[in-house]
Amino acid sequence: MPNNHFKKGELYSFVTGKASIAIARRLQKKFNQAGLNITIEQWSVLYQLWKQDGLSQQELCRATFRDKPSITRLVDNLEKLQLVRRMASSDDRRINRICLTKLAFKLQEQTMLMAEDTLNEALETVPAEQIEVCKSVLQIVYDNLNYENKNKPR
Amino acid sequence: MPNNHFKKGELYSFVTGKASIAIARRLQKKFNQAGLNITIEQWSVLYQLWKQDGLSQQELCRATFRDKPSITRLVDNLEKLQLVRRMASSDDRRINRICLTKLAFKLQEQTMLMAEDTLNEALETVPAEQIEVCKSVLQIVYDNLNYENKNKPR
DNA sequence: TTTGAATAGTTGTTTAACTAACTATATGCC
DNA sequence: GGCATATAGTTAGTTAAACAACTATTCAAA
Repeated sequence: MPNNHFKKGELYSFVTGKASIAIARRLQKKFNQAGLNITIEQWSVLYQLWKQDGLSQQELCRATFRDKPSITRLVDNLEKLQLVRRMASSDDRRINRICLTKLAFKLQEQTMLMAEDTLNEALETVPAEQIEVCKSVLQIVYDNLNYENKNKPR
Repeated sequence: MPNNHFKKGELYSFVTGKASIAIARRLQKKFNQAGLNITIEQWSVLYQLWKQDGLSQQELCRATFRDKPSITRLVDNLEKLQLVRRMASSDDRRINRICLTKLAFKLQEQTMLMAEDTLNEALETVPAEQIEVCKSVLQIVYDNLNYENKNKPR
């Protein structure tokens, strides 16, 4: 049963996600100022590959909450920038393993610091326990709405 | 002074705003299923005009956190759909007042119900006080990062 | 072994975001 | 009045997201 505690006037900022837009824009600005020629979306793919190199495109879909065409184009653009390479898998020839280049590994430390700075700026003055509450609420929202899409991450 | 309580592994979901993406996708799906031929972005502009009709494009920029070109195109597309009309202001001929059509007023009740349903689905099982904390944290994040842009909403 | 379904990935099309460069109108100062 | 500056909006170009339709490979069952 819905818990109807939401008022119309408050809908907007939740739907638009203005806070995450602000974070993304600030981080993008830091990239630009540092002369880094990558987008936030490209960075979000690299971020997953830094955690684990050689993911398939399908695995990148799940990890980044994007659909297959989006990942195809992002990998296209990352390949153009010489940051990743598609390596055909020998076990299963349908699969491309996406592998980081040396250039991409060099980006990791620099951009991670920028991302951490951005989050620290965003969360200055916010008590740690409130951040925990916020994180768990956002996770629940995501889980509540995405359950049906789990196996076809569109 | 930054309060360094953020760990690398947690960066991603904040930056991407996956929760608001999930909300937007669910709401878009409801629009599609109801045969409504509008996008979430278009709806977010209509939402502001339902609150106050006749806003200028500049005011829509501030209200929806978008830049001027984005609003130009959204208004273009809303005009094509016969949902708004640009009315040249007589006081200041630089300004377009964006006015809702009868068709747009008809959409209001239906889509607002869908938006409320979506939020209720998203926030089922979340206690009201946690929602309040989350809202305030997201507002602080936005304010922390957008202060410098207040007068040029890019 | 062949057929049909599922999976991995690509392509085409529309809508939108961001930047930069642009036009037109208004305002303020000399 | 004339000129610089600010403001409102548009246009052009690149990147990305969502959806539908497509190809190629794998796998399972008759």
